[in-house]
Amino acid sequence: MAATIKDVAKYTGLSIATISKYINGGNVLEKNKILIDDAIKALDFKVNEIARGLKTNKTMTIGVLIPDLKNIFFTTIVSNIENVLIQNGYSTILCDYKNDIALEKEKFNFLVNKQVDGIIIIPQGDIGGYFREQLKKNIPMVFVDRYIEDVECDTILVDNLNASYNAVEYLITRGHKRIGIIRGPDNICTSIERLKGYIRVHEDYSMKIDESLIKKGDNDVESGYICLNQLLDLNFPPTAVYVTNYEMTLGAIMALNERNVKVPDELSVIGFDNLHIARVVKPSLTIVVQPMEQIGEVAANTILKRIKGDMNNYPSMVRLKTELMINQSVKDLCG
Amino acid sequence: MAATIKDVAKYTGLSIATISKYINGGNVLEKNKILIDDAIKALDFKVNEIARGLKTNKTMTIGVLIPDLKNIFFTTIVSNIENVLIQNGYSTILCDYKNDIALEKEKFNFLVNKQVDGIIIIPQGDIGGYFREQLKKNIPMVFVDRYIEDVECDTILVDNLNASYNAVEYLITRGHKRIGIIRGPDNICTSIERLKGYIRVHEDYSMKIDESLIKKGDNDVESGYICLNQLLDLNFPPTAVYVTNYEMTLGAIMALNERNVKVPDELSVIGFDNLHIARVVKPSLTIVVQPMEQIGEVAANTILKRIKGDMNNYPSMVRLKTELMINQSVKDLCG
DNA sequence: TTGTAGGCGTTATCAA
DNA sequence: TTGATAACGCCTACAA
Repeated sequence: MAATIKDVAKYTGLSIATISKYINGGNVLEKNKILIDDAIKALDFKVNEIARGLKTNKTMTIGVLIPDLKNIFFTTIVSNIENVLIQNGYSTILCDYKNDIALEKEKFNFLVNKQVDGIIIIPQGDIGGYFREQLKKNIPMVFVDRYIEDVECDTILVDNLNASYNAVEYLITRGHKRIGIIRGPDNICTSIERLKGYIRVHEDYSMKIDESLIKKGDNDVESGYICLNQLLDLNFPPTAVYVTNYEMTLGAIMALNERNVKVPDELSVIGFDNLHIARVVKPSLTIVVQPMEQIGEVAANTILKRIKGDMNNYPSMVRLKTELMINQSVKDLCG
Repeated sequence: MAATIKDVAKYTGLSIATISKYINGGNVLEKNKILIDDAIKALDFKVNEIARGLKTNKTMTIGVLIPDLKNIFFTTIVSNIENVLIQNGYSTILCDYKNDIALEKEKFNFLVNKQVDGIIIIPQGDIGGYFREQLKKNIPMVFVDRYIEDVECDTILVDNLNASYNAVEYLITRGHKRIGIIRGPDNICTSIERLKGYIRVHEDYSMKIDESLIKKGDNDVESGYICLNQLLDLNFPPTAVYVTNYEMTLGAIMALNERNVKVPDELSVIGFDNLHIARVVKPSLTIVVQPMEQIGEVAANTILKRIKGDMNNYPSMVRLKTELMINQSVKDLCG
């Protein structure tokens, strides 16, 4: 149905080869130039990218694979990735794998089959060394937000350990001695790192950790809700809680509201990630803020670099710094 | 680099045609079957979807185009669209156009060039009859959440008018006489419809509308913030406010928090869309809830139907009902 | 059941 | 500068 180069050739009386060359920036006589332009307009010709991709082995598109489309942290990063990609002439195919490790593999394959020129992924796991296998095939690939043990790959993430360290230290220096943490699941490295920061700062301040103050959630709203309730139900509850991702922060706040807990008087809270939510909550929430724009930028630039063939200092690992945004949800017990 | 059918043919000693047939479900001898399977595994052969698409003129992928990736309402719908698409063997290419009407056109073209089998779009505008033109080319296409004037296309959206009607009626029956509305911009039909509901219910209750109570925002957080402040700064401020989308609802709440307005005692509020936020806010927010799962489902099923060639009752318009979720942010002045 | 051959819409080489 | 022609990897009659 759609017009092809062949049609344009017929229309102009020129050959297919000439049209093709012109389309791709080659030189043709001025009069042919306008002839072709006219034909293209008249026929509404558009290059068939599929056919072109078949020939050139380049699709000028990058696959982006994230755990969940309904997670605004992820989609914001994607949006920033795309900003720089598009400026470099690349487009994006975005998929999510609904936090399902099997689907992750499937979607990854989908992208590979679509012949994308590279893949940026926020990975969950590496079933049977799958990613390692893929990397051997030299498809450019960048991990974002998380790394996978034993997989050598460019990785952009955040200094989770010190993010936690600073947040909890802030609580400690405000006089808090019993600090709860709502941590994420074991299979995600960010959870581990964030927990480590919590542990390390306790060590550095020679504070013993009460294991009952460490609650493990699933990084979703529901589990934040449950964990916070568990913390409040302790015989000896904490005076402050640090929640290690956005969704769980939401859940935690719901629990607080429901139980009518006065923040920060009855409980101090530090949450994670979302600037909007920080201001929507009352009192405004002190949060750890991740540099999402930067994460996206660096990720995009890294994959572009690799696609160009620049394998300088591969595999690279970029650790971006977080920021602790101070608001009003933490009580100063020393003051 | 990657193995092709040719390689499999060589490896097995069979012909390309036989391999192809087997791959596509044709019959081959049992012994050849295992021979081919072995080869496929050994060579790690995967069909090149690009080449296949070129031949079959089908890519088994649907393009999805939304205004903004950072908008959780949109991405949630997409997630639901994908759920049903994937079950039908279709994959998804997701793009956003950053609320930029020119980019919208560009991205749409990108999808067309990728030879997607259909496009689901949350549209903004139709520059120069662009969409109408596209529709003539018979590419299956469905609009979601919004329609475009004078463009005949399957459309799935929400009964915005009655959504507003019911929300505002709820306020009226609680004794509110001065009800502010924070409405969206003129170029989006949902804004218009939601405003209409506000107007109609006033008419039906023979209440005169004070134009100063109608504030026009941009559907973003910032404008919700500004508009709510404007409403509060009126000489004769409203006793209740209805905010017509999620982002503006966030902004409005920020303003309320900042000014320490007691909800619902000093001001009643009805917001839009997000179940999580409704519970994160205190007191919990009464909101209009859109059926995002259903929207996604219907949209996906519609495009699948059209792709199959079923043009029954085209163009269809499905209006889904919203729900008013009652929480604690509205004061009953009659009580 | 299997294989031969032509074509999908491009690009790229090499003559003309 | 232009054009004929052979790929790219796959599918599909049609013939064997």
